Amino acid sequence: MTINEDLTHELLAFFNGFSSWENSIVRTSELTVSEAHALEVLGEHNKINMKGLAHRLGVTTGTTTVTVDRLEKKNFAHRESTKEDRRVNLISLTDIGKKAFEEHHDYHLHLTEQMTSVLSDDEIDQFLKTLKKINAETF
Amino acid sequence: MTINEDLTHELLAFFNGFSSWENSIVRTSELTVSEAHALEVLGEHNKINMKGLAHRLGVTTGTTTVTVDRLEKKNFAHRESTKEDRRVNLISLTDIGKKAFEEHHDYHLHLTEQMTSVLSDDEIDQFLKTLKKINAETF
DNA sequence: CTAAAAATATTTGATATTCAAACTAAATAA
DNA sequence: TTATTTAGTTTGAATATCAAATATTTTTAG
Repeated sequence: MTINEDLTHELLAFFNGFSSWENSIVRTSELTVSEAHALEVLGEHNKINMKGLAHRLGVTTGTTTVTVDRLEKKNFAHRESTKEDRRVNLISLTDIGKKAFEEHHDYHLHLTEQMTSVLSDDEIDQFLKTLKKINAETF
Repeated sequence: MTINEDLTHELLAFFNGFSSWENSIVRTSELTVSEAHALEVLGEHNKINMKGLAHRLGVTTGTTTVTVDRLEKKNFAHRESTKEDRRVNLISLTDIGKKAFEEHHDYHLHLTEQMTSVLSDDEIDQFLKTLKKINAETF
């Protein structure tokens, strides 16, 4: 077992764990999985266009159209077309949407706390640094 | 911005990045996303029952039944009931399934290499240690 | 030892998710 | 101005998912 295989194994377990956790959270809420993912992205952007949102979610714009349709129907988000380029729709959260985001985001903050509770301060710092590097360089 | 919020942000970005990457890999293959996830689990177990597989995938057993049905139809996996407990089905990969797993797993190994290419040896060791801790304690 | 309860897996019915490809409308380039 | 590109939506089809109901088998309680 090389370190690369070992790390691959842990990354998969981490991803599956994270994914399972997210599924179980969503099941108890008024959100679907794709809605929750969209909220997570929208909560960190004031306004974002469909293409950008689709890219951040890793799905096609067609899929994103459906997701945003649903968020609009629930009054969580709204579209707004721009004057500069009338093809573009900027998506943002409504007040209700922001509240739903905060609520979901609190679960994430809590999960992070749970993770870091088994780590030393140095480990936490290093973990954050490493994730930042990987996110910037790989994804 | 506390370190907890910062880390939460990076974890989400990491998860989305990983997810997007997986989607794009799967799109170019003969596999669907859920099939690929199931293969990843099955590839690391000789035999696993439906409940265990469902748990590892973070979905219900009903969903897992459908996934395994499809894998069986494609000749990637097969069920085998046990004598000790006749309710239980043990799932394992066929030779074709093992090949599909290896192929998909190679992509993962390659992604891991890409991630570690921006890290020092010490960072890699520490990252692995931290992931192991989190996986063992949190998920 | 039987009847009740629990456990494993499947099926059913409904909704959600996703993609590729076709399409619309607007902006840009030739 | 016309052709091409770009942003987003729609369509049609396949997959993915859950909760609840069911079937079968095993375990537990009386």
